[in-house]
Amino acid sequence: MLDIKRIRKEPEKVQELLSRRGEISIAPLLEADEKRRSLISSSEQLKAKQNADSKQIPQMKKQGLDTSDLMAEMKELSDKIKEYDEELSALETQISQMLLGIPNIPNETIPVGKSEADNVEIRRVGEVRKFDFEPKAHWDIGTDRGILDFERAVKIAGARFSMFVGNGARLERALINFMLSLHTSEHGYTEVLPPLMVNRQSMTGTGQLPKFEEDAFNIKNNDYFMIPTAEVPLTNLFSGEILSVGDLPKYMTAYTPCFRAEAGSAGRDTRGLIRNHQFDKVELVKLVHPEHSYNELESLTLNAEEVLKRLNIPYRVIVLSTGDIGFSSAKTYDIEVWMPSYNRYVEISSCSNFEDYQARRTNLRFRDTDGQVKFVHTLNGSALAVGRTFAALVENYQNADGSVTIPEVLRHFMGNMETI
RNA sequence: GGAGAGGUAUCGAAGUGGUCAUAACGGGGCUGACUCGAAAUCAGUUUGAGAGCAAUCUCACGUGGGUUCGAAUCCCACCCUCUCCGCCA
Repeated sequence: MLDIKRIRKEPEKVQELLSRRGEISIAPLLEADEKRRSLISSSEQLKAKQNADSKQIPQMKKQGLDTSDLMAEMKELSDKIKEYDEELSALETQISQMLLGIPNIPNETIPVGKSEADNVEIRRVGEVRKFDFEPKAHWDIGTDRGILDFERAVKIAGARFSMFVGNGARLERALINFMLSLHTSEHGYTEVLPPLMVNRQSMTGTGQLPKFEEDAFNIKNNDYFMIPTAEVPLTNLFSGEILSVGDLPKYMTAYTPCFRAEAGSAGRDTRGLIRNHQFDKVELVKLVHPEHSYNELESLTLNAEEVLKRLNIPYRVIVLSTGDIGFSSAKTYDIEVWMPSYNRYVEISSCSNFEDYQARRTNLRFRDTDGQVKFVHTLNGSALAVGRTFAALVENYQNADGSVTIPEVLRHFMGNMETI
């Protein structure tokens, strides 16, 4: 949620920056805001009078005076206040809906563009492997090796579900353990195992709702949502609280399954592990002092990259343009891993600085050294999407005989197994 | 799921229609005095949001409605916590 005071203070600038994302107009918001303030001032004047006059009633009664004239007058006043307040609350609902529907202001330095075509590559790490045989896609390797079972997953659940079996399940678990160990013991994150279902308020806090409800799985009988990412529970952990400045920065990591309806992606990435309704992810979330959030974004991205460096799988980092960046984000780096079956780099992580956008929605604040209460900055990134890491791993580490070599760093999580 | 109790600041807690909501009383925190220093003691201080150039005003007693001139207090719905019972990995 944007700061209405900032919008009021520098409307041209806010409008210019938002326009880099597409067609967004703050004019109706400004108009409603002006009306709101005038209603507030009218209503509050009457309330001040009401409060003052009401104090007289008990005193008059004590003196045995008749209060019926005054009470009749007060009834009129009270009715008028009610009218104003009804109008005001309708307007405020409208304003808050408008605010919830406006995306974050993009950072001024990110590339301006219309789509993913305008993203800019920052760096490339690792050599793309040249195969001396025809490499197979992970869905074929997985099925051939008996470590993935797509058909039966579809039978028991439906399209866009997959299943890890035997050494496949073990490899997935090894990847999760490897990532969590790295982030907790070397990068300073605290591990959290949060609820996998959250309420509507949490989903609104991080920005999935109200605009993107169709993307989420909603448990109808009690209005819970299956989390689409651990970002939702983790970023909301301290919602409504005022942290002390010494509590910052907070680094949290979580492994969770993630659930996405994938509405609107029919026909895309239909094979394999790339786009499923349920997938595993290790997430990093940071709550930081506003002054440091951009440095924290750099280090968070490096923390995520470290997973691929140690697995020795080639990747690149891109900065998203204003046309491709997520709704709540001010700046996002995507990490893309080399996927032989796609013959290109495929997104495996998205690391974003949300500045105070989510903190405003979740009301997550801290008391700064100057005694002022301020909103924290929130960041998160996948580190990594485990299913896609699995896919990249088996494709990049496949051998001519159909086996898959297990990267060194994973072996001790796999009972020292060397190949699958 | 059933029965009961409860939700007021940083914590415990009083207030049961106005004259006590920044909110009694107690604890904690912070500041100061005393002290070589600390403890103890004493004094002071300790919510957030909104409107306004400002003086100042308004709002918030789990949440949302209602009754009333006026609601922490009365009524309705919902959420959460605790105790007992039932069910359960």
